[in-house]
Amino acid sequence: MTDNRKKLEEAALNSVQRNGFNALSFRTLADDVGIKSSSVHYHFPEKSDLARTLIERYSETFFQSLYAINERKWGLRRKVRAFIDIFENVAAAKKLCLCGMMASEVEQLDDVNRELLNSYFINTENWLIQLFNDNRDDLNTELNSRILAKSLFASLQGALLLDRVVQDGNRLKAQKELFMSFLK
Amino acid sequence: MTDNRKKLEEAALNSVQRNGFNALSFRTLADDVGIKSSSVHYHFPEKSDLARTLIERYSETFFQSLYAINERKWGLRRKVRAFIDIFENVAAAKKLCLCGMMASEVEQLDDVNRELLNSYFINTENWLIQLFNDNRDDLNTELNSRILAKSLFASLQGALLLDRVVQDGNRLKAQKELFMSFLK
DNA sequence: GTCTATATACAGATAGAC
DNA sequence: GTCTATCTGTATATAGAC
Repeated sequence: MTDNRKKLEEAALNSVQRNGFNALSFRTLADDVGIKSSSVHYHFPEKSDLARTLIERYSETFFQSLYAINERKWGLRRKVRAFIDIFENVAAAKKLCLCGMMASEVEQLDDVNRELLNSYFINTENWLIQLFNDNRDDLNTELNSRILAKSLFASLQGALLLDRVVQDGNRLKAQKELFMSFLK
Repeated sequence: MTDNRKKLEEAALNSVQRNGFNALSFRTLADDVGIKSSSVHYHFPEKSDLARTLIERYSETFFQSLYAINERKWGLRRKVRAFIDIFENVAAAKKLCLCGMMASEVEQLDDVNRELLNSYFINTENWLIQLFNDNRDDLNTELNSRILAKSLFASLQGALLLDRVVQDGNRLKAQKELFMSFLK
C-alpha cells in the first residue's frame, strides 16, 4: 500500500465518521492529503470503491480488537467493559462508528456495501452472543444471550448518535450502567 | 398554510427520514410536488429554513403523541408499550426518526437546528423520566429513572438505525423485550 | 405563488501528458 | 502515481416576468 493511499484512507475514515459518507468529496479529500482529485480516482475509481475499502478496513480493525479481548483471561464484567470502551473512545473523538454512520445512509449504498455493513453488525452481535453464552453463570438476568447482545450493541450505537447532539456523554454512561447491572 | 407548502413539508419529511437531509435537493423535492425548485425557495429561502421547519413539525407531532399517552389512564407497562409503538411504526415505514437521522448529520447543521435537535432529545428523555418517576412502584429495577429513560430512548434510536441494515427487525424486538422485563 | 432563466459553485468521473 | 484540463451533471440560490 502506497503512502498516499494510506493517507487517503485515514483522512476519509476520519471525515466519514464525523460528517457522513455523502458529505465526503474527492476534492476535499485530495486537499487533505495534498494531491489532486484525479489522483484519488487512481486509487478508488468510483466513490463506492472507497466506501467498500473504508467498511472493510474499519471492520478489520474492530474485529481485531474483539479477538484481542477474547485472548485475555478476563471475567465477563471486564470483557464487556472492554467492549464498551471501544465506543467510548469513538465518542471521545467526537465521531460515530463508521458503520453506524453509514447505516444512516444505507439507502444510497450499493448492494456490496450494504452486505458489508450487514456482516459487520451480525458478526459483532455473534461475538457478544458467544461471550454471554460462555459466561451465563456471571449474568444476573434471565434474558437470553441473543437479546442481550442485540440490545447492547444497538444501544451503544444509539448512544453515540444522541451524545453528539446532547454533548454531556450521559447516554453512553446510561447504557454502561444499565448493562453492567446485568453482570455479577 | 398553502397546499403546496404542506405537500413540500410532507415530501421532505418522507425523504429525509429515508435518505437523510444531505441527500435532499430542492430540485427533486420540487419534482415530487410538481412545481419548480425556485418555487420551493419561495417557501423556504434557504435549505436551513426547511430543516428548521421539518424538525419543528416532527417534534410537534411527536410530543402530541406523548401528551396523548399522558391522558390515558393506563399503567406503566401499557404506556411504555405505546411509546415503543411509535418507533415500531417508524420502522415499519422503513424510516428513521427524523431527529435521529439528522443527528447523524449534526455537524452540517447550523446552531439553531442543533439546538432544536437537542431540545427534541432532552424533552423526550424528560417525558420518560417523569413517567418512570410517577410509577416507581411498577418497576422491577433499582436503576434510577434518568438512566432508564436515557437508555431506553437511545436504545430505540440505535435499533431503528441497525434494523434498516439487518432487515429482520430483531433489534427493536430485543429492546422491547429487555425494557419490558423491567416493568411489572 | 409560480414560472423561466441564470449565476455560481461543486459533484463524480475521464483523457492523456509526464 | 500524479498531474492538467475538461466533461457533464447537479447543487443552492437569485432576478424578474406573470
